[in-house]
Parts: sequence; C-alpha cells; structure tokens
Amino acid sequence: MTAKRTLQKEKTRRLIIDAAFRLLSQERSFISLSLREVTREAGIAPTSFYRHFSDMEELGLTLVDESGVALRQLMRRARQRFNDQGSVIRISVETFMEFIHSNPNVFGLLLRERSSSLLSFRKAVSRELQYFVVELADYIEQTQGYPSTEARMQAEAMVVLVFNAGADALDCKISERKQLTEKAITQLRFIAKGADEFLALRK
Amino acid sequence: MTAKRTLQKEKTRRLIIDAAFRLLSQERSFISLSLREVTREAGIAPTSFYRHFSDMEELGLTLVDESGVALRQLMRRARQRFNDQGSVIRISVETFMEFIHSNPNVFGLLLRERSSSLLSFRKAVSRELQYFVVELADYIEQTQGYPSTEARMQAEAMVVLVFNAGADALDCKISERKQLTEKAITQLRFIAKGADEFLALRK
DNA sequence: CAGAATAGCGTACAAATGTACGCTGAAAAT
DNA sequence: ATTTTCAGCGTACATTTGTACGCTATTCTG
Repeated sequence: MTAKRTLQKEKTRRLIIDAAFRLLSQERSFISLSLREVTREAGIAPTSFYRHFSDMEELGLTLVDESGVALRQLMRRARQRFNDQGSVIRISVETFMEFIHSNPNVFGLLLRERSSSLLSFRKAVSRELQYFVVELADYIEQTQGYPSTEARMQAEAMVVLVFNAGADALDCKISERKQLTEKAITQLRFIAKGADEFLALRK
Repeated sequence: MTAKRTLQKEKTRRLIIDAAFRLLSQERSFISLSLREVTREAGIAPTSFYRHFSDMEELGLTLVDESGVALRQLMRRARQRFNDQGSVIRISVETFMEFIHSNPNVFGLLLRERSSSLLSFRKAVSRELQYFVVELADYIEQTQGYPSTEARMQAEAMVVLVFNAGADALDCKISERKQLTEKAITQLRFIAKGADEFLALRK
C-alpha cells in the first residue's frame, strides 16, 4: 500500500491550488502570479512546487479545469429547477448570477483566461464553455424541435451574453445586479423569439 | 517659440507607443510588458520613459484610447456603406471583421484589457465600447422607431456578440473566418427579429 | 528489518525588473 | 550673450523571479 504518502501529497497539492485561488480572488490575473508567490501563500518551499506541477501553466490549467467542474455542477442544479418552476431563461440566468456572486474568483479566472495570452488557457476555457453550450443546445433542440445548427447558434449566443452580464456584475454595485440580470433575461428572450420567428419563416 | 523641442518629444512619445503596439501584436498582453522591454524596443534608455509617462498604466490607457479612435473611424466607414448597399447587419459585421483582420493587435488589446486585472483598463475599454453601442442604438431607434431602452439592449447584445466573434476569429484559421462571420450575422438577425416580435407583442 | 523511493527544504545564482540620481548637450528664454 | 530648461543617457541598487542541486526524514517495498 502507498496510502499515507499519496494522501499527504494530495493534501499539499490542494494547498497550492487553494492558495492560487485565494490570490486570484483579490483582483489579480493568473498570469501575474509568480511561482514563489503561490508557494509563499501555500506555506511551502518554492522548489516543492515542482513535486506537483512542472509549470505555472500546468497549475493554471488545473484551476481552469476545477472551475469547469464547478460550472457543470451549477448546470445540473439549474436543470433540476427547470422542471419545478419558472421560465427556462430566467432560471438559467439567475442561477448563473448566483454562482458568480458566491464564486467570484472562480468566475473571474474563467473570464480573464478566456482572453489569456496563452493559447492553452484560451482553449481550456473555451472547452469548458462548450459544455455549457452543448447542454443548452440539446435542451433547445429537444424542447423546441429546432435543427441542431440553429439550436447551437442560439445556445452560443445566449452563453456569450450571460457570460458578459457576469463580467459586468463583477464590477458593479450589488444593488445594480438585479437590473443587470433583467437586462440579460430580456436579451436572451430577444434571441429565443428571434430564432423562433427565423425558423418559422423558413418553412 | 518652443517648436523644435516639442516636436522631438512628440516623436519619441510615438516611438514608445508604437513599440508597445508592436510588442503586443505578438501574442502578449499589455500587463505582461515591462517598462524596460518597451524602451528597448523603442530604442531609448529605460529612464527616458518617465519623461513621457509616469507609469506603464498611463501608457496602457493611451494605447486603449488610440485603439478607440481607430474603432470610431471604422464605425464611420461602416455607416457610409449603409446608405449604398446591403443589410445593416451584414455590412456592420463584415466591416468589423475586416478591421480585426488588418489590425489584430489593436483589437487584441481591447479584447484582453476588457477583462484586465486593472480596473482603470476595464473602464477605459468599456468606455470605448459604449461609443459603438450608442451609435448603433441611435441608428436602431431612428430607423426602427424602438423605445430607447430596448434599442440600447439590442445594440449592446449585438456589440457583445460581434466582439466575441472577433475573439474567435483571432484564434482560427483564416479559411474559417467566413463561417464565423456568417454565424455572427445569423445571431444578430435572431436578435433583430426577436426584438421586433417582442415589441409587437407589447402593444 | 534493510534498502529504495520520494516529498519537502535550504542554499545558491544568474537574470530581469523598477526607479533614484546626477550628468550632458541642445534648445528656449532672458 | 548668458542663463535656464529639459529630453535623454548611464550608472547603480535593492527586489524579485525561476530553478538547479544536494540533503533529510519519512514512507514504501521486498
């Protein structure tokens, strides 16, 4: 058995990851973090970092990945609510906004690294966003009976708009977030109605 | 008179600004540029930088500003084309895509600093984007007769989507850009049609 | 239990950074 | 003509960075 060691290693790895997230939360982009800074915050020696990640890039990709997991959990939660109550659009947007409110650092990471200077980061974020898009497109395809191309376009537009609203939400007073949410909802309704009309005309 | 000196100073200032743009063009975010790097590229001594900017931040804001000017010029060009030919949406998107193609560094700056870790940068980019939004909202208000709130929302959604398509365009092969453009156009048409329907129902 | 493996540490070093300080020569002001 | 101004430079220094190297103590393997 190799239990104790593996466990301890996992623990230190978590220290590093959590330290990085903590540093990110305070208005800093991942690229601006230094290896030493992260290890300092984690309470380990700089060189110990290499026992867990070969690179700051590797750590960054791990963070993006973890953020993606958090987002997917959110999606599931939102989908459950569809069945119970309210409009799809409203529930989706509101769930997303709640997520941003309670995980600003996680969302902030995805937001910033979406246009990172490192291609690998951009690709990683883009991949995470695709989960969102695909899920939503499937939903649209099934409930509205749209062709998949159009469903995909609609879903993509919606995700982009919600993501953007989230970015605005991070910078504005919490009192203004409600308004921001309503704006996003209206914009998504534009799209939903527009796609509907668009397809009707094509028949 | 104080002509010769002022002129020379202006010239060096341009050297700095152009050097920064040049460095940005090659897949680097502004934050990652160092003062020394910029002066090296500009061919001046590091300390000379301070004769022109107190800060790298001040230089960055200048770059955003100059990019904004370039964008506004673009808007004017697009508006002229409205009168001649084609649909508003198609012309707008295509003009934008052309801009990105011929000024990837300028667009890249705005794209990345939109979610910069410096609040001042985010505000600056946001301000530049507002010009776009206001112009478009006015156009919609006048040609379609929408209430200004809805026109604004529609314009904002459109700008966000086009901007996003631009981001994708930077990363994909040029052969795929045409497709990306068509997708954006379809998405904007969703919005246009949707807003129309939305307002019709409210009457 | 003896020996191998390895997580984490401390030391060390070269490279790069921002910027303080004082100088110089040319342009501007007097 | 003399003095003042000031853009640009060179030197200098304290910080910070990434990471190579070897040691130690603990855990795992046989």
